[in-house]
Amino acid sequence: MKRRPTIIDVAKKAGVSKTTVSRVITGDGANVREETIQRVQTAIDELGYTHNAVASSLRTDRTNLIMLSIPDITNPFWPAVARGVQDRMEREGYAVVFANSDWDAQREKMFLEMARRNRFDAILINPVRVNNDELKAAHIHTVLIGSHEGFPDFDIVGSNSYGATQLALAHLYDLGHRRIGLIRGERQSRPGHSRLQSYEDFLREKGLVLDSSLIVRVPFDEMGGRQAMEQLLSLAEPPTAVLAANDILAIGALQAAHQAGLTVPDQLSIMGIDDIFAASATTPPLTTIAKPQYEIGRQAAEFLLDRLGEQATAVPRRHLFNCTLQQRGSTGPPP
Amino acid sequence: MKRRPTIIDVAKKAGVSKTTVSRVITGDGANVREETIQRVQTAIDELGYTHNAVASSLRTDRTNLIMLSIPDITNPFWPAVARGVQDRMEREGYAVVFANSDWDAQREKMFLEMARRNRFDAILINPVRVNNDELKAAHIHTVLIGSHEGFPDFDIVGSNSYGATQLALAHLYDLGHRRIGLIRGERQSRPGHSRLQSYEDFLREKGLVLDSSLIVRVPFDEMGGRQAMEQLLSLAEPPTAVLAANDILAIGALQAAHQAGLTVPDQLSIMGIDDIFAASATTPPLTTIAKPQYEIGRQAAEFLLDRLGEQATAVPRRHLFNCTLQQRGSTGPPP
DNA sequence: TTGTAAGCGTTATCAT
DNA sequence: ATGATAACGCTTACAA
Repeated sequence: MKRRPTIIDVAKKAGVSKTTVSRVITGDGANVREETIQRVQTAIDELGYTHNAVASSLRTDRTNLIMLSIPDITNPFWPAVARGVQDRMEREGYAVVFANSDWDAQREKMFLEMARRNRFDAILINPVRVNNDELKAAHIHTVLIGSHEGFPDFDIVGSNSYGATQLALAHLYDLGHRRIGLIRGERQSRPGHSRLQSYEDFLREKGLVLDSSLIVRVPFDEMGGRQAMEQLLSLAEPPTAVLAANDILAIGALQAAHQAGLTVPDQLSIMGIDDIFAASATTPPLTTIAKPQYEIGRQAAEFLLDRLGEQATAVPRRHLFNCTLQQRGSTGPPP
Repeated sequence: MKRRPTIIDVAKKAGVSKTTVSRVITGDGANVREETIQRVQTAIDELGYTHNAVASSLRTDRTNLIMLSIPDITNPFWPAVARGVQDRMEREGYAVVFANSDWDAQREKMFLEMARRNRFDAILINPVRVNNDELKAAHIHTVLIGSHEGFPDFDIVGSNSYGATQLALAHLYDLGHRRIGLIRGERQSRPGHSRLQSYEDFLREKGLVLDSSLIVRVPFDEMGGRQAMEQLLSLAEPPTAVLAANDILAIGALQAAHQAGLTVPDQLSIMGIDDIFAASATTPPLTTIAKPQYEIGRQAAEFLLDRLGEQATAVPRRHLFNCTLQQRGSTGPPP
């Protein structure tokens, strides 16, 4: 019989009521004599008592648990965002755990269900397949990160994907490129769309022809980037520059270009979007569009804290960070 | 007043007792008439009832939550392991969440504390700083992944780091290399040690001189790998081959070699350990020592399930997978 | 400043 | 096959 000690055991040992013990534990020490606090504290130590957060949650209806749901934990973009989230939330006493759906819609749903049943206080999510109504039906505080189309009912923090794409294309255009390839990710449907839209708008505005063979859609990983590049290079008339929807894809594309014996940027320019850490570490270092990852995370946490506090019913807000050109070595004039 | 419906509400609506509702919910339908199940089910649907896992956990002392605690979520090695863990644990009804400590000892501790207070059923951990006694004091089912020194009280799943290093060095030695550099990670103290030990033993056995300037210790990321390589190349007499403690470091080293204008493997051989996905995607593709990542995860889950079941008190076991040489394009004879 | 007692929403025990 | 009732360990009015 080695039951875990409870506040009752502590109370007995300290010769007080469990109410007092509870007061000490919750840091509600305002109304407890200093000496009593000490007595309780030593009782806690001697018994090796651990606060049972489950019981506490049942009573308070708060768990202080936040879920960060993302599709691809291997993309360094997310850990960078997570740091911003964690630094802010942990300061307020929340713990942030990751749920990695691995681009699997069913797993995403499962995690959502889990967060709801276990009464997580909130979730931050970059959605794979889940939509506005499903999130609403979950009845859990939610802030979206990244995606910003089709979610009218939620706070959203992200970056201006449309603007980022314009920025990238303008850079390549200014260098003299007129035949620009686009590598899109297969999964992340929403921002992908806004990038495609931006691409088409840009070409139209500049009076360039829209050649659909220059647009390739591949899985959202390095391998996808390689495949896409190979496909583009096999074209009768390959592009002189390629914009990838994120840095991971761009790095894959860069590798494929190397393997094909091309010199970057002399024979081919390649750009990414995100400015993940690895972008500065490729050869040549990758020109990309920088997104303020840490800041995105911090702002998302800020929105969440509002929801968890007074502003629970405020109208949905959105904060889209502007992106900036990070010019490095992978872009130059066309050959 | 929009309280969440409870089983009591469901019971009322269905005209049964809450006990019966509970029976239906827990799938303990054995002793409930089919027709009753239906009535309860429709009541649940109509009310939009959600099971309160917190209340359930308080009663049953089980949460069905597992924590996977790792130091560096950006290393693709871990997501691969996680897949093995998840596939197995989810089948048994457990949900697995990630805790990313970012190499931060304090954060690791915080997550551990969280798992304990919230009565997570178990944790799988690749420890950063936490030691055997601290884990034991947490009184929570624990299986270690990766590290296997100094944890006598726990089940451990990992790979034979010592053997992996021997395998790698033998490969380089057989190719003719006699001056072999070693890039170690700064943080992960334990396996790093066994690699160093293995390195020293190998040199001794082969009668090679141990030149400490050939051993470099750097942060466990691509940037670290680059720095290490630069340092090794700046030596008066640089190595003809370099073994990195993992693929991330090796990839960084490869990039630095490229940047220095060296051709791999003609002028310099580079090897990694792990065989993460990206290893096959570099130029040239990386020769490395393959660890069965998914299998490691699966075996860890297997151990855990034993602990959660009958075998709770079994003597600590360890399963070290053997590693295999994955010969690709980054190694060749010395110039 | 401290204590009493009533929940929080389940599940487990024991009847029926 | 179903129900009444007592926990589970904590927080929080309300009382003293």
